[in-house]
Order: sequence, then C-alpha cells, then structure tokens
Amino acid sequence: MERKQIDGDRPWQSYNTVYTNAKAGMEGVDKEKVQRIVYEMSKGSKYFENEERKEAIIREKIEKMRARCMQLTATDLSQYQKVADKRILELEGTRDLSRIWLHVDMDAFYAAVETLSNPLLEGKPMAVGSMSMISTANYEARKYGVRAAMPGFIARRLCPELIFVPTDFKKYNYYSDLARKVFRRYDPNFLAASLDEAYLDITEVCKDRGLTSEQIAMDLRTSIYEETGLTCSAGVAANRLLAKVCSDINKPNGQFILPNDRRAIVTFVSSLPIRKIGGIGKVTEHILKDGLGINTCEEMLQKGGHLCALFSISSADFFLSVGLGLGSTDTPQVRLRKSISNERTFAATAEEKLIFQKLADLAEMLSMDMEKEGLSGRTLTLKLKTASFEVRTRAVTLQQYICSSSDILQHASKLLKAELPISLRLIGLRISHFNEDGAIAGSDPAQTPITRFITSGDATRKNMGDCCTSSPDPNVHSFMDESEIDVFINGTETHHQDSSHPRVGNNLSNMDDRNCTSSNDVEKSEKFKNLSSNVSTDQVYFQD
DNA sequence: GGGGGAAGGACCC
DNA sequence: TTCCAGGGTCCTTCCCCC
Repeated sequence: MERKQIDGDRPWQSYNTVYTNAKAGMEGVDKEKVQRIVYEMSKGSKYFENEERKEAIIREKIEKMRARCMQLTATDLSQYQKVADKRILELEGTRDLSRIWLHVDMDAFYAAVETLSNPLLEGKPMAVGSMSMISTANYEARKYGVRAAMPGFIARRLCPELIFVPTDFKKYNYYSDLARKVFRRYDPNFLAASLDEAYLDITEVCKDRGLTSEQIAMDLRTSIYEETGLTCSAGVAANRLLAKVCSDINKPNGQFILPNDRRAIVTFVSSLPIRKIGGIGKVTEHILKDGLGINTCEEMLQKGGHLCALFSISSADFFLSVGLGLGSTDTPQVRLRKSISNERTFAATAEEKLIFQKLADLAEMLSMDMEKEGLSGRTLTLKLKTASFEVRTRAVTLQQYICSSSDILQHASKLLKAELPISLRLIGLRISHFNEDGAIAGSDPAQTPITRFITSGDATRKNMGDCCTSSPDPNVHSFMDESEIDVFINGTETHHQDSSHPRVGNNLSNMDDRNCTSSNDVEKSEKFKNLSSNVSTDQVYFQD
C-alpha cells in the first residue's frame, strides 16, 4: 500500500483523532507520544477501522478537488478571482465596528466544579466522565494529553494516576446559574452558548460605567470568581466569531482584547490558523489544507478565486468573511427548537429481543421528554450505529402528529424491522416537524399554521462559479456549509441571525452564534431544568 | 423547476 | 479489566411529485 510506505515506521502520525490538536493547557504535551499511544490502543478496533474508512473518503474528495483545480484554465481562474474580489469588497462593506462583544468561557468547568466540592482533588490529574468517555479534564490531566472527548481507558493509559469523577449536572447547573446572574449585570440579553460559555454585548455597559472593554472584562472575571469560586477566560472583539477566538488565547484565567480597529483585526486574523475558527472542524481543516494549501485565515483571501470556484456561495462567503475577520454583531431573534431526541450506546448485540426492548425504552424516554415540553411531531427518525460504527438513519413522515410512546414505538419498530438482521451498538430516536400550534397529537397537519412559512433560507442556492465557463463539480463541495443559528440547549429556545444581513442568508459565518440561548430564554429553561432529560446524569457535554 | 422528504455528514459543546 | 457519548443545528444530494 502506498499509504503504508508514506507512513513508514510511524503510522500513528497520520492517525489524526479529534484530540490530537492543541487545546488550552496542552502546550507542553509530548504530542508524538500521545499520538502513538492513542494509535496503538485504537489500532485494529472496529472504531479504528471505521475511522480509516471515513478518512479514505475524505482523501478521495480532496483528490477530486485537486483534479478539479488542475482542470481550471487561466481564464477560469481569472474569472473566479474577479468574483472573489467583488465579493470581498461587498463583505468589507458590511463590516460593523460599532459593537463590543465579550465571550466568556469557564475554565475546565465540570472539573473545576468537582474540585470546589471536593478540595482533595486540587492539584491532582482528574477527568469528569467514565472509562468509556470523558467530558472534560482538569489542567493537571491535560499535561498528559488527556482531554475532552477521549475514551477513559485511553486517558488512563496516558495518565495512570488519573482520577475519574462521574458527571453531576445538578452541580454544573447550579454554578452555571450563579455565573449567569453575573453575566446579566453586564448584558441583560446575553447569549448562553452552553452551561459554561456566553456572549455578552458590552457596548452599553462600557459607556454607562465609563470603562474600557479591558476593564469590564477584568471586572466581570473578578465578579465571577468572587461569586462562584471559579475562574474563567474572556475574549473581547468587534464580533462574536472573533471574541470566541480571543477567549481561547490566554486560557485559563486570562483575557485578550482585540481592538475595534480594522487594521488590528486584519493583522490578527492574518496569521490565525483556520482551525481556531468556530465552524472549521477536523474535516474542513483537512480539506482546505491538503486540497488548497490553506493554513491561515489570510490565505482564505489569497485563495479566494479557488474557494469561489470549488465551494458553494455560502461556504465561499464564510471563508472570505473569516479572512476579513468578519462575524455576527447583532443580537439574534428567538427561534424554537426543531427536534428532540434520545439515543443510547450499549454493548453491540444482534439479539432482536434485546434490540426491540431498547427501542421500547427509548420510545418511552422520548415520549416523556416530549410530554414535559408539550411537543408533538410528525417526522420520526431512527438512528442506528452498527457494531462496525457505521451510522444509518431511517425516517418517516406521518400524516398525524405523535407524542405517545406507543405511537413512537409502533412506527420506530417498522423502520427497525426493515433493517434486520443487524448488529447494533447504538439506537436513537428523534422527532421533528413539530406541531407549532401546540395542537394535540393526532391533529391534521394539513391545517398548517401560517407561522410555519415564516422562515428564512436561501432556496436558490447556486455556486458562485455559475457565472464562469467551467461549472464546478457539485460533488466537490458536498462537505461544507453551515448556517442559521437556531439551537436548543437544555430545553431552551434560541436565537438566529437576521438573514437580512447583506451576506447570503445562509452561510458559515454565523457559526459563532451556534448554540446560543438568550438570557430571557434561560429563565424559562430554569423551570424545566430539573425535569428535562437533557440534564439527566447520562448526558455528557465536552468542554475545553 | 420548486418543494418536500430521506439519507448522510460536519460541527458544536 | 474496562475498549470511542448524547443532544442539538444545518447543509447537500438525490429522488419523487406537481
């Protein structure tokens, strides 16, 4: 195999898992040693084989992209460059330097909370989670390469003295509430991104108190520490995307202020590795690096012509926006959640009786959650993960809205029977297409409330390249794109960005809004907090 | 050609 | 010894129907 030759005697170097990239607190880690151990413990497993399969698919995509690049003539490229230049000018015209955003991120939140309640953990390497998966690790553990989203058994190999503490969401919610009370004093409409993260528009509070953003950030962090006993890090910038990047710079217990100045922003962004940007994950990084040689945000602009040639409008727009250091500056509007789901992993089995029992349990759990939220929906999606880690989804859209466990189980069973025989390690159920009127289950969806039609979205999505002679291969950009920001966390409605923004309605640049919940919604969520299964002890969030 | 549904995937915490 | 989560969002492609 050609790949084996490339890898030589260090095959682990090409096994890139989600936890081999640098994170706060992992600067001094012997990366090669961690990579080797992770590789050796994973090698030969079903999980590993599946990762290799996925990796091969991405490599193939990259090869196709390269081939497509080679086919571009000088004329094509010149045309695409003009498209990019025009778009860059338009995007630059949308730059808004009038707002000051602060992103606050609690340091190793779950681990810090556990240490507060058990001071004996102080100074010892510790991870919150289980032997199968950990959700966060304290900074002592990170020195060994242990981090969120890593299986516990690998973490223990990296750090044999690692202490495991089970998750306790009651505790995390309690401390999250304390922190949010502080946030509210600086921005009553702050956006909660998760239990331990929030975005605050501090423009007004800076004016009112006659303080700089740096002083406000310091003041807020001091208040958080005084009222919770926990440290946090903050980033301040002209938009949320940059504020999020900034909060990571001096983590833990630090802050970084990027002035609301175009030149400062462009300089800051120019050398920034693309992976630092929210919305650019492992796959996109791989594709941009290996497909186009893009490593930094600045190179997004330099390769603008290529980006416009190879990606959808919304993706290209996002990449160019990143290159310019643009991001959302508005406070998004409220939107409702779109789906509700439950899934469970178990020891792989092909025993049908067992599988159907698990399905029944899930249907029961989902129905209870829906009842608590007063939801009914008409699209049921069954998610299966086979013993070899292959994920399948099977969906059905019904004539009637359902919410009872018997209805859910009846339709889910039909979907599952069609897949038998099968060996599974996970089953999940999701309900979407909610009855927005709150009408009772069983009502006729043909009487759709008008609100259903008041949604944004760019239905006429086309490639920027459509204006050019060589139309891009649609397969090449199938892996990208993100868009509106409506997310639901812990039973709370969320916000989305107004698509009247000069940028295309749907694009990746809204990434920094992902998972945001307004503080008003937070109050509503408190009512559900102890009821919702979303905060059950089974739930795991990763943090860094 | 547009809309809706189904399936698969990327990404976030 | 244990052997890789769970709850969300949105995008793209494909297919069918009108």
